[in-house]
Amino acid sequence: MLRMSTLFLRTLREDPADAEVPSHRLLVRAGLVRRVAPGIFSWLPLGYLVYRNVERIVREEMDAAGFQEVHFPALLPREPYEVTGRWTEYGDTLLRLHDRKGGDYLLGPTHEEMFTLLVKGEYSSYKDLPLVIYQIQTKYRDEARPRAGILRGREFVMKDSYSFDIDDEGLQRSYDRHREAYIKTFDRLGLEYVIVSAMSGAMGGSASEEFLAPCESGEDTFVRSEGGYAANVEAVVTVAPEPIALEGLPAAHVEDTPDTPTIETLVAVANAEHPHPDRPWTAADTLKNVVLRLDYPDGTSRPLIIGLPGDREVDMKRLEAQVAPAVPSPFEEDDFTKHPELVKGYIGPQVLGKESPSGIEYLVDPRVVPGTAWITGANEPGRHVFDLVCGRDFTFDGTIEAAEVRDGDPAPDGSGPLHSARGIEIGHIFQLGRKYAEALDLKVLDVNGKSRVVTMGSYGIGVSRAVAAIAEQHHDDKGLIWPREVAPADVHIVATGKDPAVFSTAEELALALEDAGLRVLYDDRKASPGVKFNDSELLGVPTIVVVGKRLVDGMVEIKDRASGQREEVPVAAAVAEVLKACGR
RNA sequence: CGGGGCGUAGCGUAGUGGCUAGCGCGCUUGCUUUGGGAGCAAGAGAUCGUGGGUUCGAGUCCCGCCGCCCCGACCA
Repeated sequence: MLRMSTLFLRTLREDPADAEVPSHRLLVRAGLVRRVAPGIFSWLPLGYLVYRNVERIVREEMDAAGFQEVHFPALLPREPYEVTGRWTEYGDTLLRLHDRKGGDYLLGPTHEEMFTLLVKGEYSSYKDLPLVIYQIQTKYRDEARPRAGILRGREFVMKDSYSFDIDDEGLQRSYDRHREAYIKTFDRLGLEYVIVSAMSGAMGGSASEEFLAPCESGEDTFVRSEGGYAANVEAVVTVAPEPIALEGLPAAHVEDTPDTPTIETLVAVANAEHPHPDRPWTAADTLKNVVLRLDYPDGTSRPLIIGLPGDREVDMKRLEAQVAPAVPSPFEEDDFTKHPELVKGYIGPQVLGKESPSGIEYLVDPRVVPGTAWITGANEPGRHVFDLVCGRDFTFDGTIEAAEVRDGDPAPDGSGPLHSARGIEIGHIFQLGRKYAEALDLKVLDVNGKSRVVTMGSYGIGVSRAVAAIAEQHHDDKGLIWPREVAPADVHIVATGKDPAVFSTAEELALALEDAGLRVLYDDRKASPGVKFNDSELLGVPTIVVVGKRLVDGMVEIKDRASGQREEVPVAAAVAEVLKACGR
């Protein structure tokens, strides 16, 4: 039993000045965590109880799935990370240190290398596969800007598992097993979450999904529809309209449009001087051609032009995900000088494409389909072409998902309009493929005695982050409201008043409930009722029992923290009623 | 790394060059009080982030440094 008279706990009446998001404010106010340095926190007794419950649930579900737990050091040597290139690739985010001999070490941000090497040292046959091993480990990332308290720290606890399979089918099975285990885990944690497909970019195009806990404080933006579609913004697929038959479409015609270097000025001039027969022109009638430079890791670079409806901006994150490993950057004056055929502000697709004289690759938004007619640059200053029809008057080299996704855009699966939302990444499952196995030479012999590179998956759950995510999703203006399984206790007994009978009854009740198998937090302090009630609401134990003034009538009160509902029950029935309230 | 804000007691804060740095919470002691962060009284607790400068005099003005928070960039 936890007695508040001796519990190491100090709640704060006021919000800490440096806390912004609800989980940070409440975890500090309720005395569950304390900051020791930016992005580094200590867990105090009640907080550590919650943390351990989360960790326990994660571990139970991993074990239930048949995965095996190991434990690596957090302090790691440089060499394995040198081999995979991450010693340098990870950059400043990698927390490095030296031992007394000047040797390079790091505090592990993630452990792909160590797992791969461990398996390499032990296994050498396909008969040993599949294998999944995991650990629950403190990880370190020297974040440029830790923020939001526990949500994004420099030290945090992650469950990371790794699967090892001989072939792609095996990898898919290991991936699916993790997906199932994660669903069970997050359900038990009481987290609302969505599973979004994530871009794995240039990492080989393999499957990757993120588990996001929707909440205001989330750092990841995703979109979802009423009908259940959810995806990372980077992964959203644009719904393309049906192509239009080319017959009978008006012929293209070039018009003078002086001083119209922007879409706004163009639309204004078009409406004033070349009005549409039936309706006003809008930005969506124009085809904007955005010029970019792609820089490749090998040092080469080349231009790329993206054609998209004039009412859309290029979303840099989506673009980067599409062109990786190349890095896009704006086209500079110098670049324009090298390409005199590009007339700044008046670029049109007639001169673009790999097959054209310019040879510049031209990719369009999926909304630009054959038969659509556009107002676009005529490749000379002050002139635009109207009714330029895709597939008749110009061609393109391919499509690209680089345009911004807007609220109201249709979901690709037809499940309704998309709305953007924010979420906390609480889990990520990822088919790594053979990248690490190849780099570290993890091979096994197959049935034919041939050496084959193992294929891997990596799967993470932010354990400490999940505590904060739960707090984000389960609180009100009075404090925390823990889901039962992660709560620091099942029942919080509040004794009010100074009547010795109150305290003796409360004590007996606490002992009886503990005997019945409940985890009991008992407020036996000599504090005023207001203090105790407020603390009980701040701490967020799901069931609260008040033993106080109604005891003279032989009654105690049972409150449900989440709903606020309360009922009075006779003392004699209290144990049974509390057990019922706790779902026992 | 860019932009903005802030460093005064454990926490939250006031203090626009002039007396002994003020208040609330929390803490200690005593008495009273006990169904919504109690009352009275008496206390303890601060090198005002740090180094330098200006001044008769600096928490207050100037410069450097350090640290923290927020937005952005970054983020397996």
